[in-house]
Amino acid sequence: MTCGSYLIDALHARGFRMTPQRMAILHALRSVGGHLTPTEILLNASRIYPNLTKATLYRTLDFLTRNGFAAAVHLGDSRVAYELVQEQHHHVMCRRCGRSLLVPEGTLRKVCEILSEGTGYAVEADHRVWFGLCSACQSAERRSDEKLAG
Amino acid sequence: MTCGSYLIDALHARGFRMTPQRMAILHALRSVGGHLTPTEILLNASRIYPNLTKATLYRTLDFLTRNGFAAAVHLGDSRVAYELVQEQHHHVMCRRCGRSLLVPEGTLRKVCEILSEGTGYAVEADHRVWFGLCSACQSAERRSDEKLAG
DNA sequence: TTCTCTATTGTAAAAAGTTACAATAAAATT
DNA sequence: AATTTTATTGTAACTTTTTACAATAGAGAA
Ligand SMILES: [Mn+2]
Ligand SMILES: [Mn+2]
Ligand SMILES: [Zn+2]
Ligand SMILES: [Zn+2]
Repeated sequence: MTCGSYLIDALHARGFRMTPQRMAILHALRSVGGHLTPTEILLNASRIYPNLTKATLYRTLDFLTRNGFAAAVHLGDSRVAYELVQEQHHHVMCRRCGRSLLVPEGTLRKVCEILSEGTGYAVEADHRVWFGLCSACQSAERRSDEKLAG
Repeated sequence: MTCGSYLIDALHARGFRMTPQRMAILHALRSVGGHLTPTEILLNASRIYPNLTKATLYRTLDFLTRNGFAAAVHLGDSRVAYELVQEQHHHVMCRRCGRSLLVPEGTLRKVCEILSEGTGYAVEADHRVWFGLCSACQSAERRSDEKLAG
């Protein structure tokens, strides 16, 4: 497991500690990759650290998020997923077919600029999923609208 | 309670029904106003309809949201709140002092345009809270940074 | 190594949220 | 008014998430 050394230093620098539980959770996040729900993380991390408790899992996800090592993302309704933080990024997801895409970095930067200009706040990008229609599904919806009207 | 008549028609038009449970929940949302958590809604709606169950509450919030009568919003971590839908809008909230502001309509429209241009998706605004620093707290953070450096 | 300090974890109970299924009650039909 | 239909609710069990508190175990000091 090579998750470790730079994270250990980053934790120690702020007075925190590395533990086998945290290692297992970080390893699950890294090795699976992408967006993982707490239940998925528990399943994967338990293979490395079988006694991992749910309380520790949730506390650790909260800890990692508040300290910038992981990021939460809300997937519609009430589901929350987590991923390791690399750079801040947003996704767009099609609410019809589910296909998703990374928002280009320049686009995201511009979004934050416009929000900051419009409000006077220094707005932070965080980690988000936008919903809408992909171009294929836009055409599909147009066709079915025409059918209804015609 | 004057919540009623136009909503009753809107429901009937789509084959749904108005019930005392839904009335109580809608009344709680309207009379309290702003962002309310499910627990807060249950507390308020129970004063009007004492036997309201949790299952019905959550089902109704989901129903109202999916049909455009209410909107969910994620408040950082994992808390979700609801409010009655008027127009689509976003908020910015200061992560230091908690003060919040409505994002101007033009700003929000521009954000969606930029996201749509940048991704090819027809991105929808939904209902969101952005986090950042208000102008007062930006100055405050600058001052404390200078103190640390100097 | 041993001791001390306290960040972190496990335990167990509570709270929040979800689900399947039978019972209820709006609305339409007779 | 009685009957039928089915959208909606209550019940109860279940899963997920949070919390309080005592026990554990990193990390530094002795
Ligand atoms: Mn992501
Ligand atoms: Mn709002
Ligand atoms: Zn699509
Ligand atoms: Zn502020």
